[in-house]
Amino acid sequence: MPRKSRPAPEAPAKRAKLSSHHRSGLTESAEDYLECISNLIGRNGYASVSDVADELDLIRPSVSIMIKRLADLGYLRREPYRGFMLTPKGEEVANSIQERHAVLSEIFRLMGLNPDQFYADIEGIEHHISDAALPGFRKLAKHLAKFPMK
Amino acid sequence: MPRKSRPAPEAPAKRAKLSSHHRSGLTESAEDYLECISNLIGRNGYASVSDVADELDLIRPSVSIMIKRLADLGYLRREPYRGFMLTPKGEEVANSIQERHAVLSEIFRLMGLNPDQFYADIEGIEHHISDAALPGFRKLAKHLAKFPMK
DNA sequence: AATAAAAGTTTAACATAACAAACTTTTGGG
DNA sequence: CCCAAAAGTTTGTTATGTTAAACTTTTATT
Repeated sequence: MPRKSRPAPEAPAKRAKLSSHHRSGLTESAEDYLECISNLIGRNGYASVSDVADELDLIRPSVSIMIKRLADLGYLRREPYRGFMLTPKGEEVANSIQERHAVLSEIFRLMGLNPDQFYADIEGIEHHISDAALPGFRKLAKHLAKFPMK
Repeated sequence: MPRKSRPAPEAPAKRAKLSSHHRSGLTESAEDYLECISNLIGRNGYASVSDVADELDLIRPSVSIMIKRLADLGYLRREPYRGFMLTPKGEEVANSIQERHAVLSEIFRLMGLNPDQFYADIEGIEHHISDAALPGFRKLAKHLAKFPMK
C-alpha cells in the first residue's frame, strides 16, 4: 500500500546559529575554541586557523568552518592570513571559561590531584559551572587553602 | 572548469557504535539514558520508552532509537511493551554515574548550594569525573563534612 | 469482540561537529 | 619575480542526537 505523501515543509530561513546548550549561549565546542584562541593570543599575541587546529587536535578545515561561524556570530574578527582577535563578546566567554578552568585547577590541586594529569576532567567540567555556582567554587578553593586536605 | 572526480571511498562496514568520548565508552547522552532508566527502575520497578521520554523531556521516537542502540550494544534488554532491564554492563555505567551524581550533590550541599537548584550543573559535571579523580571527590565530601564551610 | 487510547516504531529532515580530499590564496625564499 | 610551501577554504561524507509526522502494535475499556 502506498504511503501517504507528506506536504512539502516551508523552507526554513536558516541563519548561522549555535544551538546554545550552555550558559554562554554557545556549545561546549565553541567555548573550547574561544578559550583556545584566548590562550594563544595570550601566549603569542595572535591566533590562526592552523594554531587552533594544532592546539585542539583538529584539522584546518574543521577550524576554518567554526571560526567563520564564530565571526558571523560576533565573537571574533578575522584579518585574512593574519589571525583573529576576540571581540568583547568573545573575550567575555573566553574569560568566563578561563576563570572556571583556573578555579577548577586550583581545587584539583588542593584535592591532591595534579591538574596536568586531570586536564581532561577539568576541560569537561568547566563548561558546566553556572554563573550562580561559580562563587561557591571560588569559596571552596579559599576554604581548602585554609583547611588543607592533607 | 569541471571538478576532478574523487575516487569512491570503500564502503565502511558500519556497526552500531556510540563514539565513546567518555570514561564509560558512551556519550553523555547515552549515559543520561542509562542513569534515567536506572532511576526509573529504582522508583517504579521498570522503565518504558514513554517514561524515559517524560523524564528526559524528549519525545518517544528519540528514546525509541537510543534504546534500540543501547540494546544492540548490550547495555539493556527489552521486553516489548513491558519495559526494559539493564544488563550488568548497563548497571555498571548507571551506577558509576549515580555515584558521581550523589557525591557531587553532597559536595554542592556542603558548599552551601542546594543540589536541587544546581541540578543542571551536577548533571553536566557528573559525566566528566574520571575514575582516577573520583576518590578525590569522595575525600573532598568527607573533608567538607569534617571542616564545614560555614 | 470491537475499538479507542496508549505505546512504540519508522521515516524524513535538520543541526552540530568532525574528517579527507581537493582546491585557492598568500607568503617567503631563491 | 617566480614558485614552492604554508595557510586557508570548499566540497562531500559521516556520526550523533534530536524533532515531527505518520504509521503499527499492544493494551484496556466497554
